[in-house]
Amino acid sequence: MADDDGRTFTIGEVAGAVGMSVHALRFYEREQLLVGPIERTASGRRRYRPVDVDWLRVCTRLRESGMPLTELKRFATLVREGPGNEIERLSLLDAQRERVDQQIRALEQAREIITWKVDVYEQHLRNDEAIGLWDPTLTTGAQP
Amino acid sequence: MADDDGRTFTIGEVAGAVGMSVHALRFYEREQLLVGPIERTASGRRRYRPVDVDWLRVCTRLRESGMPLTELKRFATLVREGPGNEIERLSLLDAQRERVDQQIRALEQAREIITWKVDVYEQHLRNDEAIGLWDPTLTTGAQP
DNA sequence: ACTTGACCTAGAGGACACTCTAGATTCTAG
DNA sequence: CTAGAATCTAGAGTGTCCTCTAGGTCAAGT
Repeated sequence: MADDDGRTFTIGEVAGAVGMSVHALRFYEREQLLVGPIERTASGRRRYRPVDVDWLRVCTRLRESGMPLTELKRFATLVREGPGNEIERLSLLDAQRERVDQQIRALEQAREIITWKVDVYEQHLRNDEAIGLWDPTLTTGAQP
Repeated sequence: MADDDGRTFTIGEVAGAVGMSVHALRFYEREQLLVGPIERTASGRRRYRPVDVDWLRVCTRLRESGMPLTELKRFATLVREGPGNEIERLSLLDAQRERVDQQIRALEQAREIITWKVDVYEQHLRNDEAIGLWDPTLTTGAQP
C-alpha cells in the first residue's frame, strides 16, 4: 500500500494543486460533492489526504467536461455508498461521455465557421478591396 | 441580388429557425447583439430579414463555442461600424478559435479519464469481483 | 511577543445568460 | 365577428456556480 502514506495537505495547498480556489473547495464540501469527510486538525483546519486530492482532480475534469454539480453530487454519493451500485455509476459516466462527444462535435463545427470567417477577413485584408463582399452576415453562398 | 429577396420572418419563425426562444431574441436585440436594427411592421412587430437570420445563426455558433455575450457584442459593434476595423474583427475571431482549440483539448482529456473509468467499471462488472480495486478515487497507477 | 498570513463559519453577493410576468395589442382562422 | 394565438414592453426572477464579507481563531517567522 504505497497509496495512503500519511501525507496531508492544507486547503491552500490543495487549491493550488487542483486549480480551484479555497472558497470553491469549502463550497464543494458543503455541497456534499466530496466522497469522504475531510479530516480536521485539533484546531478545526482541514487536512486533505492524497485520496481527497485525487478525487478533486477527477471532479475538475468532470466539471471541465460540462458535468453539472448535481450530477457530480450524484456520482459522489454513489461512490460514498460503496460497492453495489456500479451499474448506475457506469451509466452516469457513459452519459457524460456521450455529452462530451456531442460537445466536441459542436465545437468542431463552430471552429469551422470561425476559421472560414477568419479566412474571409484575411483574404480581405490581403486584397484591400471594398467590393461589398465583407458583410460578415453573409453566410450563404449567394454573392453578387 | 438573389440575396435580399423581400422575404421576412416573424420572431416566432426566427426562433424556430435558429433554435432560440423569442425571449432570447428580444433579449439579444435589447443587448445590442444584433448588427442591424430589426425592422418593424406598422403595428410594431419585428420583421426579420434573411440577413438577420444569418447573423443569428452565426451568433448561436459563436455562443456554442463559448464566446461570452460581451465579446459577441463587441463583434456585433465592429460589424455595425462597417469597414475599417477588420483587423480587430480578425483578432477577435482568432482568439475565439484559440479558445475553441483549448476547449477541444480539455474535452478530449476529460473524455479519456471518463473512458478509463468506464472501462474500470465494465471490467469490474464482468469479473464480479470485490477485491478493493473499485474505489473510483484511485486514479494513480498504484494498485495492490 | 508580535505581526502577518492562512484558516474558520454562515451567509450574502455577483456574474452570466437567459426566462418569465403582467397587462396590453394585434393578427389569424373559423 | 370572435376566440385564441402571437406579439409587444419594461422589468423582475431564476438557475448555476462560485466568490466575497465579516468577524473571528490559529500558526509561523523574527
